[in-house]
Amino acid sequence: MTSKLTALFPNLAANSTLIKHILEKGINQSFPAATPIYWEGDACSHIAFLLSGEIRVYKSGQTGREITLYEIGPGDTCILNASCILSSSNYPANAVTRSQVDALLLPAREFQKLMAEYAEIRNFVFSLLSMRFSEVMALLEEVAFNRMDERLNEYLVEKSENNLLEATHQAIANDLGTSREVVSRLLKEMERQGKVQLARNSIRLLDQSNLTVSGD
Amino acid sequence: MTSKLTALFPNLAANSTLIKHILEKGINQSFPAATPIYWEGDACSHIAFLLSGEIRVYKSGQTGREITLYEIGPGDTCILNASCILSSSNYPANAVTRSQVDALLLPAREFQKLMAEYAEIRNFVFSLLSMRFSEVMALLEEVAFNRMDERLNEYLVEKSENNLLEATHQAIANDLGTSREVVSRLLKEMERQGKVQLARNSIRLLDQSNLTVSGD
DNA sequence: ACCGTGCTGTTACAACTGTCACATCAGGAG
DNA sequence: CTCCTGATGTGACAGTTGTAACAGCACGGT
Repeated sequence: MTSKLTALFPNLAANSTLIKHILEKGINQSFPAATPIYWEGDACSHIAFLLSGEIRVYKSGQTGREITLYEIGPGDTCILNASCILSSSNYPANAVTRSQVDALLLPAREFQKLMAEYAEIRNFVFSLLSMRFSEVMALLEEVAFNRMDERLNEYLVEKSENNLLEATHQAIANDLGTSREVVSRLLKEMERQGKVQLARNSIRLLDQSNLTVSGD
Repeated sequence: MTSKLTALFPNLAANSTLIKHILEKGINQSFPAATPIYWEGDACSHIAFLLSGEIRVYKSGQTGREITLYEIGPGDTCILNASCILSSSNYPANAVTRSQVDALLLPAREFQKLMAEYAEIRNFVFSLLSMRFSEVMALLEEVAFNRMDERLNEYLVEKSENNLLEATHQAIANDLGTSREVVSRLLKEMERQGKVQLARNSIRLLDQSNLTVSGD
């Protein structure tokens, strides 16, 4: 178990004492797919170091629509945990596991101790928090200024592997902050233009030249 | 000058050695209103502790529209400075002074030293960064799910003092991420409904019951 | 083979937005 | 007072988006 942690968190592993502390105080826990991890407004008691699986962090509006803020994977910390603990505030968003997730949970108090003591974990948390912050600002710009078809295009390019994306229209809508019908409509239009090929639960990108996003 | 810094940054002032260091290495500087402080993509060389005045942090889209992410005032640090320095990345947004600004500038290297050494400044920066992050996430939710009239309503309530807001429609549009015409149109409609009274460069809120935002 | 559930396609429609193109208007500089 | 500039008011319009309301389809389970 030590090996997994050190492999995934090289910046922390640089200090073996720190790793030892984390392992001593941390609790290993698994969550099945689609488990709610926390809700907006909750207080924060632990910080999670992800060993495997993915978590989706999102906001939801009154009408039931959702928008994904960012995702975290192995080697990430759920930075909102850290953020809440360090500013003693509550969660500003929701989080749900996308797949099965294995994580090492560290109690808030222990985390604060380690933050006070070890530069490695401070730097790790700071830079992760900064990165997420930048990402969310970029997302805000997207949402504020770009049309849904452009955003969907970029989404497909980013999310697809080997030009294939396996996801329902509803799931895509929840990531983009729109409704299922809108996604279906736009995808169908892209299919008519020969850009994608649609099937149940799958989208295949065809005409890459039209989809390529400059600057990514 | 010491007194001003300690008065505005009580969390830092708790440690007099820290304050001494900041003053030793910091440079006092004034910026006139409407001075660009940094641009998206710039590298970051200093961190600013605001003594007076206000700075607007915003993103701009291709079409020339802008949206304000948040503002910083006396007692704040431009947290993006810290964020960039600590994650060695570039600015993810733009910043401009709204009024004349007096600030204490601390070189990046000195800031890193102080962050390594003093828990007070770490906690200060962490909690400020966390707060801004929450704010931007809340803003994202707003932009993704609310109509412009609702957002304008909330904006007016938040920004007005004694039910009066002195600003041009263009400035409001730049804060909200829309165009001047849209703001003019919505404001005029609100005036017809008796909610506000418009004049050049000023908006007076009349019917507070209609404007009150729950939860603020 | 049959059913039920969840996913997708589609039509219609009302709102909301962003833009263009002007017309006015207020207030300061000379 | 007169002129200029920046601020506002508006009408027209095309596009985009969100919703509701269904129809049809795919696939797994029995």
